[in-house]
Amino acid sequence: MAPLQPKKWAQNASTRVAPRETSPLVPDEEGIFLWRCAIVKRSIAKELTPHKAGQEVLLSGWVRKVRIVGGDLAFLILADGSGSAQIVLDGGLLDKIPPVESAITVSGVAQESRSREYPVELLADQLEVIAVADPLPFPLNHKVLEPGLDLLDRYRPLALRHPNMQTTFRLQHALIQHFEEFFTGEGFTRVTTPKILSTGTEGGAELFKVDYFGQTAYLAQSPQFFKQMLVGAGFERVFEVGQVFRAEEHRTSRHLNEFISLDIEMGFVSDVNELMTLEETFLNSLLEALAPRFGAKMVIKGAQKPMPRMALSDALAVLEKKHGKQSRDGNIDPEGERLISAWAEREYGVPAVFLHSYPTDIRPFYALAQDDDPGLTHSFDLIFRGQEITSGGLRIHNVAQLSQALAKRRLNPETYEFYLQVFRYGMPPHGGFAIGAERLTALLLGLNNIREASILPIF
RNA sequence: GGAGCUGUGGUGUAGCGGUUAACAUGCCGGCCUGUCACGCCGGAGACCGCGGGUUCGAUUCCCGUCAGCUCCGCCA
Repeated sequence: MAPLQPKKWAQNASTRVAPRETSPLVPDEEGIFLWRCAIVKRSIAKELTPHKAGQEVLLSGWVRKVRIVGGDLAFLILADGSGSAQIVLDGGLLDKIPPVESAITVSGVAQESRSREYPVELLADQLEVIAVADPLPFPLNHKVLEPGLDLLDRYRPLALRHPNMQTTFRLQHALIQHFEEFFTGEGFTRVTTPKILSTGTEGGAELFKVDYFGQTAYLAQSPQFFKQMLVGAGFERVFEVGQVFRAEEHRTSRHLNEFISLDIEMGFVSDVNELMTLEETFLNSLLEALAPRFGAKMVIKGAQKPMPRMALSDALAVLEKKHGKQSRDGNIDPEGERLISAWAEREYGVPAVFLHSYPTDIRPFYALAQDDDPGLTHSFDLIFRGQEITSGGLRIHNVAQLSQALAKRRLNPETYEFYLQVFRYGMPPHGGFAIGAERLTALLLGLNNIREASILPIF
């Protein structure tokens, strides 16, 4: 496809129009912005409100549904990026109706409607077919998408036209936007760190190898080291929204090999509770922010009560006492996560629980050990609706201690030299956490498979 | 890396050792002037994933294979 030619674009400048004066700078009651830079003649489905009645309107979009109720009368539901509108067609226009999902432009006069769903409709006097759609591989205008995920993935761009899919990714957008705004408001600076790395980071086995001009490079499995470095670099508080890559062949309903990690890291924090409080505050503000637009679709609505915090060992004790469940390796397994989450909901009325004080040997080397019990760390996971959506904690900031931790795991300090550098120049106590964006999206909406919350799951 | 389950028109499902392989939806044709899961009538569309075996006979039972799904390990 040829790139847009600047010259041509400039030549067409006369056909471009200024933003409409009437367009608000704030979103409407559903949180959707009207498009300020839309071409002047075109309206969007969302704008078809009672004040448009009687006016000439032009809409463009996709034919979502056609209901022919008589030889000379049909209703057409037209969807565009803003929503959908009902178009009334009569006379010869019926013959011009293309297959569903074709792109069309219709114009006519807006009028009040007797429809239960659309207070205002467009009585069409012109219909232009822009692009005809092939027959669909599956029904797209049903309330729920019927095909299995593999087929939906194969036809992802088409499947994404379904309102449920649209909702998922508009919610995900709102979620990420809220993350950015919340932490910006807390004094965090947004950063973007490298994803192509010359050396493995935390472990090594689960990294994707890539060829970097003949050299072996790796895709970042987390921005962990970089965000710590940037905290020490003087930004003090940083966040990142970015993809991370895990080369694990775990094909489950809650794992992706490439996912969006919502990372934060902050300096001058020496109580892990501050991190948990920060996350809890964020999550509750997120639920508040999403409720007006997505409440109807969300499994959890509105802010939650305080989320209980308990040591991992206490959680394991509860599981053993209540469910006779024995931990094999001192860690909680997925079934245990579901059980402890349900337990928290029963006991505290909130489907979330912070588990902290994980043993040192099941956390990364940089996890800060507790003073009174070096076998435990100042770390935590957040279990939300039965799934681990966050991992976080305080990190070792003393360079000698960090070198020791590396040595203990038989990791080569030379490999970590660039990471260690900042620790020699006054590294403050610090910590942070990461939230899996797709997991959170899926859990909020009650989706069965995380792939439903990944917009283009190619693999 | 390990375990289990599934594979039937485009899609979603039913079914059975011998069936014209069923239903819904989608698609095509006809009818219908206020639908909103529109309705009514008619039609096309499946060698039942693939290969082998058992059997008089396999879509059905067995083995293999491929694909998909679910779970475990690991993680967010």
